[in-house]
Amino acid sequence: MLSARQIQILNAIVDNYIRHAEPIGSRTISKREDIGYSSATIRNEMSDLEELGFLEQPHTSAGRIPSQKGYRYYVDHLLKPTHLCEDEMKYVRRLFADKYYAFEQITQHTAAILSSLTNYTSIVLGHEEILDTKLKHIQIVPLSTHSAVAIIVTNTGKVENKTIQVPEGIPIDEIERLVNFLNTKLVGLPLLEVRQKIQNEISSELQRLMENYQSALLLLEGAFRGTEPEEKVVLKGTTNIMMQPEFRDVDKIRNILEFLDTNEQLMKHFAPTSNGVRVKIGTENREDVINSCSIITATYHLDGNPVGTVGILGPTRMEYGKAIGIVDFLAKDLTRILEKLYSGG
Amino acid sequence: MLSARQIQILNAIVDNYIRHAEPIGSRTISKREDIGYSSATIRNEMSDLEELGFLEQPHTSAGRIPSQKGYRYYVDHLLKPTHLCEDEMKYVRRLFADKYYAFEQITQHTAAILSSLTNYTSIVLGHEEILDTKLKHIQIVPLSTHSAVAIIVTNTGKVENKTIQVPEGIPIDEIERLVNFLNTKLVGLPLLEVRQKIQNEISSELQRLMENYQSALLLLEGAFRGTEPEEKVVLKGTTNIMMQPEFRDVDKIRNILEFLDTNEQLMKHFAPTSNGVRVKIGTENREDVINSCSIITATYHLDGNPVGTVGILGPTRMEYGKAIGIVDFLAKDLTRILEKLYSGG
DNA sequence: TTTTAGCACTCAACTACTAAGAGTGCTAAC
DNA sequence: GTTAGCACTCTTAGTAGTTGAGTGCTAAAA
Repeated sequence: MLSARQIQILNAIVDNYIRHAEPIGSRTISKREDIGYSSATIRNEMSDLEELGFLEQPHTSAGRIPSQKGYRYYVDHLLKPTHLCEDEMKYVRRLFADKYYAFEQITQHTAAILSSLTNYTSIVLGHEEILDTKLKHIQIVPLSTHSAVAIIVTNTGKVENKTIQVPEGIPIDEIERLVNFLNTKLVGLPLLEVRQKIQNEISSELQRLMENYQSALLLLEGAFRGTEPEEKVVLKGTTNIMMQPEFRDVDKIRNILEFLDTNEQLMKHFAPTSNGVRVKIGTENREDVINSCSIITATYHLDGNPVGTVGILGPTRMEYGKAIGIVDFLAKDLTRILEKLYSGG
Repeated sequence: MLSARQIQILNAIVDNYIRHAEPIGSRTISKREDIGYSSATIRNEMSDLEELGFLEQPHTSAGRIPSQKGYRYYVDHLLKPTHLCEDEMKYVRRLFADKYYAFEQITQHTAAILSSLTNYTSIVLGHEEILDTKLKHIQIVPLSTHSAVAIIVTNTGKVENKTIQVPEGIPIDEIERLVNFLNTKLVGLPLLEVRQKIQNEISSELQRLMENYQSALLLLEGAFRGTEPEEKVVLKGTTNIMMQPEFRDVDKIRNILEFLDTNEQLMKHFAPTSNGVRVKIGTENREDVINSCSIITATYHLDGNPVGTVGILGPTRMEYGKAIGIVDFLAKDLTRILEKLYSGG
């Protein structure tokens, strides 16, 4: 539907605006060596492109800037994703080489890399899909007569710990017996199942095993409460947004940072859904505070199942080509690392 | 050295400026009902106070604002620390009542309370003084043939965990034996000593106990590396600073937020030193980025020993009275809670 | 039919100037 | 010692005028 020339011009405008953050006039475009038309011709095409909704004008005597639809077209049809250069690849690989990290450290590192390579705010979600997380070990360590730490280790290397209150009438050696019993019964099961078993089977078996099984059950409930699949959010480079000329406004920045602080909000935008890289531009994010931002996400996997999301948040005027390349690469690399560390483990 | 009237005027100016963030003129002061002098008299006194270095003038035809020396005098001599009102006390107490939290959660909560009560940025340092942290339990859980999770629990309820690489040639049941051996030998000792013992005694005993004790030692070193007393920094309300009229500048804000992101920097300013509340105003902080900020800190304790610091960072134009009251209260309350939970434990 | 040169028009951004207002410092009178 | 009065300073807000980038339209050229 767009003519070849229109596409060429749209591409030039988006490119230019992404680089310089300023409206582009017809003369600027006509002067580019890859375009052999006069400013008047460009002007006509620009007028058409605006009518079609791909461009907009801040005011009459200004140049044009891409509209959201313009960015969308650019991302869908014109973009050539940039691959990481040698140095960048090395930089990423070096950070993960030779070392065995816990899941959380990996996400931390990934977020740091992502924001330093892109200069946008990076977000990594450790969405530990409970179906694939199996109990590896459980431990209850008494601290004093009335408090203890419950520790739950999963096959993904995640360690959950919780300080819990010890109900009256459970002596310390009873706890040890309880823990041994649990480890023989529950290790290897998915966490979801573990919680169910405690409610049913374990409950009755416990009755035979221990005197005050009521209290013991209370203890266990405390230990597992709040271990429901909690998604850890890692944010890095939040100050990067302030470098963008379109965010030189304190209130805009405050709104965005406050938005980033409320994890629940972020979840929605970063839920792992489909494969590949997703790009959400402006109001596609359905959130007023970030309607002049774009979000690029990709899902990473373990044993073929989605585990979490990596992504970046930047202005709609984003270097999409480079950003998509980097997010894609990191999601894949993260999958590779997880497979290596935890697959089948 | 300052006359009663000068003190009265200085007090009025600092008070006023803290409230309204605008230079105060002689007429404004003379109109206050507690001051019975004409603007001309005030003017003379203000001129003297400026000469003495307590006030400064943004420009000739503006009013006066307190200088750093002025704030210092105000804090040292004029201030009446505000006590928390009933509602605030209840708010704090309710959050900590009836629940047993792990050390980290407590610091998180404290920071949240601090920033919401003061509307400044709050910082809580979990300075776990190693001398008082004793090993409560150690556990190594194998994840796969070549990776494992090492878990160290201390008497303060802190759980450190680390994913480590398992050297070649250590079968799983050997690890179990190793852990049991360590628990009998090391539990109850201060962490510092634990690390020394592994280097010396344990090393030789291990030699008798296990075949490839070399590898086992490697494993242990991996587990304890990086468990050196690491101070966790909890920050809340970082966006509060943007509400202050003197920080409506994106670059200033970026600098401050970047400063807050580098934990190492913060440590210096929050090292627990003396007792009581400390107030550092402007350049007293010896750090360019925050030379228009003040920091108020107080140290909290366990068994009489300093454990960490709570504090806030705000503009030099800070509500010192209220802020000092709140920081003081929270440091004391935190001490109270820690004693209750972990003392002697 | 497509492209381009030319021209009138628009509008933000910058500059220069003015007026208003808040506040000071000094002097002289109380 | 205190205060009224006044000239002076300096910021802020507002108003014109100017500039320049950019457009839209028309008519001529290709």
